[in-house]
Amino acid sequence: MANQAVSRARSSGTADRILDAAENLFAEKGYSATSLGDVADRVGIRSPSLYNHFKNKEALYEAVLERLLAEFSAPLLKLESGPVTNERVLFWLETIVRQHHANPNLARLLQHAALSGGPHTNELIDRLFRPMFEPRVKIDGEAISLFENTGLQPWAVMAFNNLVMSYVTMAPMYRDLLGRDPFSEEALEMQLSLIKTLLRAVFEYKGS
Amino acid sequence: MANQAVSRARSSGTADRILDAAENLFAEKGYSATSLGDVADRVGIRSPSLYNHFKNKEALYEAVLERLLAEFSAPLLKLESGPVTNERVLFWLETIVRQHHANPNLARLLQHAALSGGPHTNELIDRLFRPMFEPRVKIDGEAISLFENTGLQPWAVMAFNNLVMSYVTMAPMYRDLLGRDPFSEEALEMQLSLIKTLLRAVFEYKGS
DNA sequence: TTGGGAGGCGCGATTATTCACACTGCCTCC
DNA sequence: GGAGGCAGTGTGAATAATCGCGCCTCCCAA
Repeated sequence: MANQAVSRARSSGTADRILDAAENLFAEKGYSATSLGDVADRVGIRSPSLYNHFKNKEALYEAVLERLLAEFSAPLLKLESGPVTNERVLFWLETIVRQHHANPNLARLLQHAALSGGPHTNELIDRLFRPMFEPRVKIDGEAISLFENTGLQPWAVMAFNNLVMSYVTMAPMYRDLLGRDPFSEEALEMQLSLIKTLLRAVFEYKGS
Repeated sequence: MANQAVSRARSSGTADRILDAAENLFAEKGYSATSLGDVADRVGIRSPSLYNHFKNKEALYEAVLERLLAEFSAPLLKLESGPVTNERVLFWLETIVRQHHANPNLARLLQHAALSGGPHTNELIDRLFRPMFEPRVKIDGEAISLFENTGLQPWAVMAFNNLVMSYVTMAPMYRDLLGRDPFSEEALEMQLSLIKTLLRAVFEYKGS
């Protein structure tokens, strides 16, 4: 599977280069199947040198997660900062789709975690998804959960997250079958168009 | 992640018990992270004894795939045996959803393959999905691809496969968040209802 | 009696991790 | 300004655990 590797232009410090390599490898192979030797090879150093920057394999994994979580938490915070209208949910969804296209590694890591577990899986899930389902205190003091007043059921929220993330985790598989690159610009627009159509269908779906 | 393990009532021969254990482990951890020691432990034998039944790890993996492919190929063959109308596609989709609920292992294995590769990945993809996209020769000799005359674009076919399979691969993650068992009977009905609604939306979507 | 299927033993490779050591740049003190 | 210390970063070697897998032995049922 030729999964695209994300190449960041971040600061060129060794620690960051290790994080980049580890992120791509963890996302591709999962936690336990990723060897520190592989990570070190990609950085161009020997594996004991990794220990100058991270306490151990698990700490490296944590650091990778932390960086990704920070990157991907922004859009939801932005959505939460205002009224949750249909249009703003639509905009939020589009932002997320673009974000996962730009860096598929969070989706891949999360999929590995959902399948096999691994360190800090529960924490990862909580920090990513709890805010979407948890009742929050609004300005008027009334506790509501996000999306509730758009008519979206938690089921649908889940389904759309799956749709967005599985595009990233499964699409490479369809490369040959579809005859085009799932990470191309046209493919992105196609997916956005399809997802928006579906979302509008769900806005009118009152469940069960 | 407490992924449900499929327990089959198949013939109680050692080879079958090995296949059952291996299927669950490969589905959970993926090919390389699954150790033959784990498989043997579940069967209740020592790992060298596995070699009395399978040539090596890869052959065991092949056998697991083969059994799953046989199990999951049936519905599509049935759909192909008649005219591809909207109603029959709907029925086919429902069958597939129920099938993945009953045994989530194929979806999980496929997801691992899509993420990390592994032996025979291309063959696996081909045998599962090629029939859906490949032009076939119909009775009147005209070459059409399945679904073409329902207005479904390959994109949508892909999206729905993702939706069905990612429910199985990701749902365990939502167990706490949703507050109910994603593999319960009610959850299955809920997912079917949502998916059918979406499919009807797609039937009217002509894509851009 | 025979042979399929189980276990014991162990080789060679890989893994995460530790350790002793070398080099580099920088600060400080004589 | 040179000497010395020190923190940071790299290396190769070594260790203990685990892995896939081959070899050989033993047992039990047909």
